[in-house]
Amino acid sequence: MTEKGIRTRNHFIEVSAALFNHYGYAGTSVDTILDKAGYSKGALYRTFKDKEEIVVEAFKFNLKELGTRMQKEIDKELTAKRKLNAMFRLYTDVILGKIFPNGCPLLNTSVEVDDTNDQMRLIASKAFDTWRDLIREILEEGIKNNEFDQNMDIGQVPDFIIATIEGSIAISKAQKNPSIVVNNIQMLKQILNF
Amino acid sequence: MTEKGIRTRNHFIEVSAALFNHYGYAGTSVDTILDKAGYSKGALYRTFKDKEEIVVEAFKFNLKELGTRMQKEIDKELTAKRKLNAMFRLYTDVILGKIFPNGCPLLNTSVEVDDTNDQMRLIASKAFDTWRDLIREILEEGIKNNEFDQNMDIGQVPDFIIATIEGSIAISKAQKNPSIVVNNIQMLKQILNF
DNA sequence: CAAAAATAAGACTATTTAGTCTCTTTTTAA
DNA sequence: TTAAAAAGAGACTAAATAGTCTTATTTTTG
Repeated sequence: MTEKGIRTRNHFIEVSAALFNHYGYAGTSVDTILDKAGYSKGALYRTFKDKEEIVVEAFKFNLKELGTRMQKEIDKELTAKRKLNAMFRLYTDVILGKIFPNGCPLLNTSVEVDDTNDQMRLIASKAFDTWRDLIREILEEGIKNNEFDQNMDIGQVPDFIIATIEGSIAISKAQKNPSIVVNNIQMLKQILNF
Repeated sequence: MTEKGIRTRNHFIEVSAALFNHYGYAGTSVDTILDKAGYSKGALYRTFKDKEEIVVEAFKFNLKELGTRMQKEIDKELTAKRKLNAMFRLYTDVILGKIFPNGCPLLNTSVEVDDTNDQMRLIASKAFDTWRDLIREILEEGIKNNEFDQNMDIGQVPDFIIATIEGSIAISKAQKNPSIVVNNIQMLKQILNF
């Protein structure tokens, strides 16, 4: 594959990543991808075996995007509280449509594929693992630095944070009301006391 | 429409409600519904205008089922804490596959339709409203009876509970690990102190 | 019980779907 | 610069899709 071939492949992935996050995997046809990408069938099927391969690559792309942004924002901060806050801010940006205008791709994909596509479900499952680990590290750092309660349950709080964020996104999107995310993050901060 | 016609219609709704919650709306074809229902095209299209009508009716059916079960379990209990606990128990039953084996239909549907089907999104939005009101009433009762902290933020706690439950279901399903729901409900109870 | 009305079957259609294949154009490298 | 390789176009196919229509059967009712 040449430089150009790789660029085309990446373009397909980028374009379909956005489409899939908007319309879902079952709800997005290959022709829709072709239209938006501005390429023909020949171009697509010479780099991708089938739709499933695009689906997988597009999901990985979205996850990488999400992870990179999260890590970048966290790395800007020096204290554990500020790091966690940076993570929360990312999700207020999601619900305000500043990034991932159609919502969190991890939630959207998880819910669509959990009962129908085991390969995709496993990728989602690993992403939750990674996220949980990231939060745990921040919390451990914060406990060490006396930013957080010494008795904080490191084993359960990360999943609790993730669940609250993802659930809030779901409600806010269904109700077209960003304040549910905003309020729940505020509650989360109260609970973790900061 | 005769008695029989109504029975057939309800059968279609019941069957497709289960299918839609499993495979999603875009992921379930009319022929799949026909197969599982054991009826022909003629039978289906004489009671339903189009697929969209079945989609809407099936979602309403699932919501009614969920609401009825929730209300029934809550009505069995006398204290606010026990009522809230009954609601939580319902969701451990969901994640254990005892009811709605493919997860919460409100979450599944919300996530699928929020950006693509405004009619469905609005039905989901109303269901969140109803659920929020139900929790708020229980909390108000519990505050009155000194079961809960007098300073509990009645305006925000209900959404926080809903978000935590739905987010937990999403993670547990993606990771095929019911304990995330169980643990997060336990944390929720700690936070609300009981 | 007979006529009318409701229910259901299933063949048919038009469109959309994912995917293939051949041919042309563009890029790369000798 | 030219031969080979890679990229891309787009016509084509087979299957699946939602939905229609006519016909047969069953049910209701006078």
